[in-house]
Amino acid sequence: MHKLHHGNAQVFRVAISVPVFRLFDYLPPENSRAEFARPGVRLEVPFGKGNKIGFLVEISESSELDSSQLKRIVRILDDRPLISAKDLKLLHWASAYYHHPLGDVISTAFPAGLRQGKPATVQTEKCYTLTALGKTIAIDLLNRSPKQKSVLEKLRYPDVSLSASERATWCKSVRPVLKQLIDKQLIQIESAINATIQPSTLIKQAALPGNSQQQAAINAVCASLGRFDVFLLEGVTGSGKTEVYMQIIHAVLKRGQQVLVLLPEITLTPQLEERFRQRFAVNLTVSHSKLTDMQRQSAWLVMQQGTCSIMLGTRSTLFTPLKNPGLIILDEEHDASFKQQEGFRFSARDVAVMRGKLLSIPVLLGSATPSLESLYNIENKRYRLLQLPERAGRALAPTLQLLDIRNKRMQEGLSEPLIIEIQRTLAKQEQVLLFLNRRGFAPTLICHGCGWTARCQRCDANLVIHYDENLLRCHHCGREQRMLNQCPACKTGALTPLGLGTERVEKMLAEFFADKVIVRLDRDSTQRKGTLENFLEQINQGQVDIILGTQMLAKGHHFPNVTLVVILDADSGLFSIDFHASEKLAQLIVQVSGRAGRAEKPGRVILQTRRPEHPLLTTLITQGYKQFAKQALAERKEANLPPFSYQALLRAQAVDAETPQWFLHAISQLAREYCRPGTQILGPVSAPMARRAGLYRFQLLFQNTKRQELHALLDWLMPKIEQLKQSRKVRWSLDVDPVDLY
DNA sequence: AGCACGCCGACT
DNA sequence: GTCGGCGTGCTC
Repeated sequence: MHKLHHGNAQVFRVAISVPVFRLFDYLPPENSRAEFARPGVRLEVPFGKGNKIGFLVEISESSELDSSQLKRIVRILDDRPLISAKDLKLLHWASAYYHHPLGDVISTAFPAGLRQGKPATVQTEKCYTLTALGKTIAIDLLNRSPKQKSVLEKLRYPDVSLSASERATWCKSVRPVLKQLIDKQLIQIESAINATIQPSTLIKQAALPGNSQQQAAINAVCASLGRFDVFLLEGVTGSGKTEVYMQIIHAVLKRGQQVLVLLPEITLTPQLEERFRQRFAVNLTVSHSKLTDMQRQSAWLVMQQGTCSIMLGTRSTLFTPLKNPGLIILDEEHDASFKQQEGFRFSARDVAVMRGKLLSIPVLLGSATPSLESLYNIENKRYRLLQLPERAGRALAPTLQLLDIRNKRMQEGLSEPLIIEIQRTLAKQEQVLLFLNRRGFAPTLICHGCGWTARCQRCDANLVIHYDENLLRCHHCGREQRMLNQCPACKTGALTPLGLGTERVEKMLAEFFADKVIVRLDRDSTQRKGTLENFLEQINQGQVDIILGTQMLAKGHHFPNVTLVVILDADSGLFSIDFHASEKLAQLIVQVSGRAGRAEKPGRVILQTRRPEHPLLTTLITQGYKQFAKQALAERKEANLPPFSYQALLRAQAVDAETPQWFLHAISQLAREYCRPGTQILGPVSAPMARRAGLYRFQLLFQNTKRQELHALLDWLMPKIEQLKQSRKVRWSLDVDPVDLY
């Protein structure tokens, strides 16, 4: 350490979003009371050729460099940090745990604008939505006087601490101003105001009386408010999970605290948003990747400033700062989309748990099909299990059955017995849901004459036929080409579509059930904004007879009139090399099954299979998900796989096959030099898809039964990898706790 | 990640 | 003789 010789000289250690693990030291800015700057504030610093925005990490007395080598901070952007010391600590932890540069980790916690140094201002809205007052009333703000605007502002953010009589007085006082403001909407406004003169200022729609298990779950979490605890709420769709969430949220709001609710996908936000808005008379904001940067920044800032009480968002919103943190809910906790798959590869679930610990607040994980990790954490007593009965009210659990399709006559993937079942269901005016996890017309185009198949030039994958668009498309790199009419190899053979996609099944259904309304829900059919919502609306209004779709159907949406659910191909994924595959398949089957039936119309689920004796399927069908999970955990234990061991996967790719292999080989040699034993080093091996988007991909797996030992190795190894010359020639990344080994 | 520096092939 | 290829190394 080089001591500076300027008495109380200060060195500012700054994290900058570059793929480098070290921090950068700077001198304080000129003419600035820099000593008041606290860790977390944004700084503009000279870096390389130009200036960059960085984050102050610490103020130190000394630097490893001579002060003459240090540059001066250009300016300090924030008076005080936009994120709390505890959240900063969380980011430090995440950087260390995922072995990802701190600057980049801190950057992901900030919305794009703030990351680039824009001032921390909330977007001035053109229109206010006065949901806090009852019905949703949009009021145009343009050409309003400042006084009028301030009244609207009050209406929008009503003070929840007001008593009923105070509120009545307040309403009377704002009424005259409102009258001139919005004459034509006055009746609505008045009724909305009247609605708020209720004893409860938080809840507009009454809470449903819960059953005893719901009440037990609510009580358990509420008893932990104000301290750290992790709960796993296990309950299928229709078991009243959302009601439990809402009653717990109510308790948090009453304490004057905020709630962060994370969902795996954007498509799930609108329905939950609607239910929350109907229930709570507090400010609620939604944030996800489809919003503009400014919208996300505004949502981030209102939570940071404490003017909004509930945030609903996807993985990326986990780090949103909370002025008064009260609770983090992470719904569908088993879902793999909570794991970021590039760059800073964090698990929103695991980081949420750590955030809860640092903020001393409870974390509530919810799922109908909990991940094996979470079930293991229940066994360990690290998480607490809250169970809901199968279904709330009179609804019955669906019955599952395997349909052996070996030697059965098939029509585009539908066996004869299945077609009969579909006809029967439709005859009763009930809906049918078909699940096939493959979009497009067919996954393969093969020449009947010579056996040639249409392959992607850049990936080790077949091109998928999309007849609707008259093209062949690679689902891995996105490359497209026109549909072929002639075999490019033999020029004579007939080109035949091989295999089954949703498009193909849809065409078959349209012919076979010509008088029925069929809706296909997959990424291709719902590309345009609002299409999915329209389809869901049509389905729920009973205008649709047959629903056909992919993954998209498995998540969240519920179709009460569906009484028959069909999984067209239950076998795909039974024999994957990735040990996670069976867990994911079981979760998918149960999730899809959960879409069906309600109340007096119980659901049936049929799984078409050629492996009716497969233990995964039989256990799942006859004994349910929990029993499957128990067996799967036993198998993982036997094989010493996660959660009984910990993994980190080092991936490398390059335009040629030799460099990544050579690079990983060098690292595996290095790792073997590490003196502490216990870490298994597997590989380097080719990735399951050896080439993707023109790049050859290899991987090296590290595994240890002790997490600390694994991380000690990684801590030792990472700087060495960074120094390795070959690391410049490949694209490499480390994935801690990988969920996708492909 | 950017960006500059640096040392070897086809051009005015 | 130079323009520019991208290999290598640095950014406080």
